[in-house]
Amino acid sequence: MGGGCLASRLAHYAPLSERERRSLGRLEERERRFRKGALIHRENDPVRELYIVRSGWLVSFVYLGNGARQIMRFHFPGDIVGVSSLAFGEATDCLAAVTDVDLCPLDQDKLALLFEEEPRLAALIFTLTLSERVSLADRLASIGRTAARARIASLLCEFMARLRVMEGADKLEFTIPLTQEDFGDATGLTAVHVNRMIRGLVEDRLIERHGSRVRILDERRLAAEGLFTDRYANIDTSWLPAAR
Amino acid sequence: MGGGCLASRLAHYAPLSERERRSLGRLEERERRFRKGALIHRENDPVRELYIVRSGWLVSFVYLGNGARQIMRFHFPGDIVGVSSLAFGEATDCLAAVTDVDLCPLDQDKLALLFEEEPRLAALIFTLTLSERVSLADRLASIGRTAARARIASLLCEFMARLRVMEGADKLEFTIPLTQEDFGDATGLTAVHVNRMIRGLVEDRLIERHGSRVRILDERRLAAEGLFTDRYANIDTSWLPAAR
DNA sequence: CGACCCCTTGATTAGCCTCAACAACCGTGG
DNA sequence: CCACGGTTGTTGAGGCTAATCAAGGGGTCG
Repeated sequence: MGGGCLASRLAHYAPLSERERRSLGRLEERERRFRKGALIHRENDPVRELYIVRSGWLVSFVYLGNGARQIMRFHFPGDIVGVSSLAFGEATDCLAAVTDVDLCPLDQDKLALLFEEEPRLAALIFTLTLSERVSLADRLASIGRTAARARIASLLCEFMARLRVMEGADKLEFTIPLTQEDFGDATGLTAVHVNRMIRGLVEDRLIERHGSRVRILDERRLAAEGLFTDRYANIDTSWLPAAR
Repeated sequence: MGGGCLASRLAHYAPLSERERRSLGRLEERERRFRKGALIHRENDPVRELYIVRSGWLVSFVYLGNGARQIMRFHFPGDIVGVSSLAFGEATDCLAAVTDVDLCPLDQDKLALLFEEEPRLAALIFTLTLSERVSLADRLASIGRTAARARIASLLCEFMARLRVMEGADKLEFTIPLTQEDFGDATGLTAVHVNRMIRGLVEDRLIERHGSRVRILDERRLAAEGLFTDRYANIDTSWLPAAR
């Protein structure tokens, strides 16, 4: 995904003009690499840049005053991370590398420039963060109002739906580089209970698992159990202003 | 709050130019009133407009396949609602009036125009929706990783913090026009358990309650128990592009 | 080889849900 | 003005889901 993985992500949703591609390309000039497990920033760290994910998995999370951890979101290639820090000038959550990752740092100033010079791209990025908010809302509903097994099913479905946007629609098997504790911190469960739920899904032949390799056997049933609605396949770009 | 309650909300965060105020004023020309309990739109309804809340309380929520309801957010005067529908062309949640409300409908096209002509305002609105995403994330952590009593405490703190932005910082007593079932649907609890928790808070003299009138007796302790961090007092606008 | 992390499984506990009944309140119509 | 039904709040008893506690196994890395 060289030469603009943000561009290729955005192009999934709306055709881009040559000029827009060039503008986006300029955002991704630098590149930074982090090792698996690296902590990129902590909550409340001052932050003056965003990152575009080029490769690898990231996770953002908070530690609560009671010592517990809540994972907000996993970030995949093509995602923009650290956006919410814009609103506060400091990180609202911790950001860590789940695997080795390549990131393109992107100054907040450059985003401001994009708002001035490329309103259509700004609106598109705005739309993208809206769809992330919706999926956060879906997770809220999942955690707030569904049982443990459904939460796991739903999380698996989300991974699949999101990875497909960048990697192709026929994907049924993928590597999830997470511990069961990570699953728990994302779904509001303990690692022990996550383990039992996953084994249940395997036993009922909804999924197969070999180490961190997961294959979906019955996608329909998995989505039904997780009460999952796919928010990633399409987003609406018809409202966007015209390209410049 | 006549003549632009969006303008007065935004002015809380950043000074606005005359030109910007006029632009915003044009967004709020019309006004629509809904009765308490009215359903403004359902999930999946096609939606071509946003609303700026002028007065009253709104609630957005989803019904899950298992019959349960999850409340995503309560909306107060100065809020912009229905924004996430932008990303999908249809409503991602149901929107209902908790009290009688006045709304200013706002065509999506007009927002597109704002992106083209007032990049600074667009960026400011963008920032505002980011801060909403952060508070959604806070609620996720609250529901995912804290006990029932903490969730209620945190929700009360959030109401107070948000109402203060528009109504003044010294406010300690306010009317919450919600049923205990609403509290439950927002926090992932049953109405019965909400009742017990609220009574616990009253008994421990953290709050006082007479009908729907609530007074905070020990704000510090309430925030501590709810693991609440105030995201509403300030947002960072230093990254915004210059005014036109 | 040992240390550590992660997964797995069992036994017990506890927090919250469910069910049920009743009281208080509210708006409505007689 | 009161009677009424419906909604909301309150309280108790019992049950179930998921947490906690605990112990062992497998894999990996130094």
